[in-house]
Amino acid sequence: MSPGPRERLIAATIELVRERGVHGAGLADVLERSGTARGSVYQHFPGGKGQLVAEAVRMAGDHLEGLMTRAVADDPERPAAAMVEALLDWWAREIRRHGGDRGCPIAAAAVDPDPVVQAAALHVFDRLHRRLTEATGDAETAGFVLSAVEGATLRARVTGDPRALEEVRRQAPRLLG
Amino acid sequence: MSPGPRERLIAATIELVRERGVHGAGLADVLERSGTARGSVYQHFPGGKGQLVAEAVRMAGDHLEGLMTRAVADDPERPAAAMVEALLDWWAREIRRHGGDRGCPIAAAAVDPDPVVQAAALHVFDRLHRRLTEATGDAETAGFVLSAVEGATLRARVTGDPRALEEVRRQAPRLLG
DNA sequence: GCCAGCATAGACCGATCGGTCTATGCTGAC
DNA sequence: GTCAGCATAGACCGATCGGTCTATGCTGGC
Repeated sequence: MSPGPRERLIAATIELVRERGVHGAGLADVLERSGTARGSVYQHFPGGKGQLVAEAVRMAGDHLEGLMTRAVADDPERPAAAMVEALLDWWAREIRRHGGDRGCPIAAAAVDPDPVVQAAALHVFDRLHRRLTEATGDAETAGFVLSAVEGATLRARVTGDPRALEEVRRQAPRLLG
Repeated sequence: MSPGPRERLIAATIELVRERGVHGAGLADVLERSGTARGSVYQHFPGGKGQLVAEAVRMAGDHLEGLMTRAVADDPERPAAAMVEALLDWWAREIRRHGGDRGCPIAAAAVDPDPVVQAAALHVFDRLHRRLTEATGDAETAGFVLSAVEGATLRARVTGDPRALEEVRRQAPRLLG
């Protein structure tokens, strides 16, 4: 089964938001990259671009949460550290592969003025924070580490270098341990 | 002396980038809010909107660096902690005052595709990181804390609540101490 | 075989984008 | 007094924006 227009739209939107931000990702680009007709956008996302971006951001959040779930399944003895390392390793690989060409879609959404888009970013942050809190048992430490991970993705993107992510990966155990 | 067009343009650009992101801050909005003629943009910023935004981001970085400088002058015994607390207190006050209406302009710049704008974000991050490193003597800890501060501004913006900033303020001493 | 429903292709809309241009002040140096 | 230089006001440009529309296939259920 090749993916339908809905899936292709979301995948292309995630890519373009990561590359150019929410405002910078025009519908024309999304349509071209996804190979989708304009009408299909409003078929699946009646709310237009805002809803499309919001669902793309939530889907990107699902991916990050999936990384955490798999990590804790592989290493149930130290769930919090495993989750954080999984996130940071994935981001570091992205930066090594694509340099500064792609950033975090959640950060891009958080900076956008559209309330629907910002709500999606808030939703993802909340889910990641809840997951980390379950593992640490300490919401405040979980929040601190989540902030550090998110900030590191920003800094790694503008430097085109995974160093900021590696810093957090080495320092986080001092808090989680 | 009332500020000239250059200063008004930069001030309005900082505000609008914080509210709407780089792409979302249109020149028409900037001109209206600054009370400036269109031609003055290209008089002072021949590179157009990209250069204007880049200089606005650098100016916002100057402000953050100024907070750090004053903080360490007031409390020279613990320079690193004083700097970090000054940044976080300023951000928390912004969120308490304006809720989620205004974010960090450096984060907005970091998410933009324009290389000139991204370079300005990189420049500010580097300066803040250098300042913190001088105070801690440890570039890696400085980087971690800077990432946490930046990530917390993102999370505080989408929640409209300074809690994420307060978390970092309480937890950072565990690394800086 | 028919038809409802989705996919596609693309024209079209008003609005807005960043950028360039001209015209008219105003002001300070000389 | 003159004039260079910046500020202002606003028309104007082509390009692009998100959104709506029509027309034409294609396909799966009945």
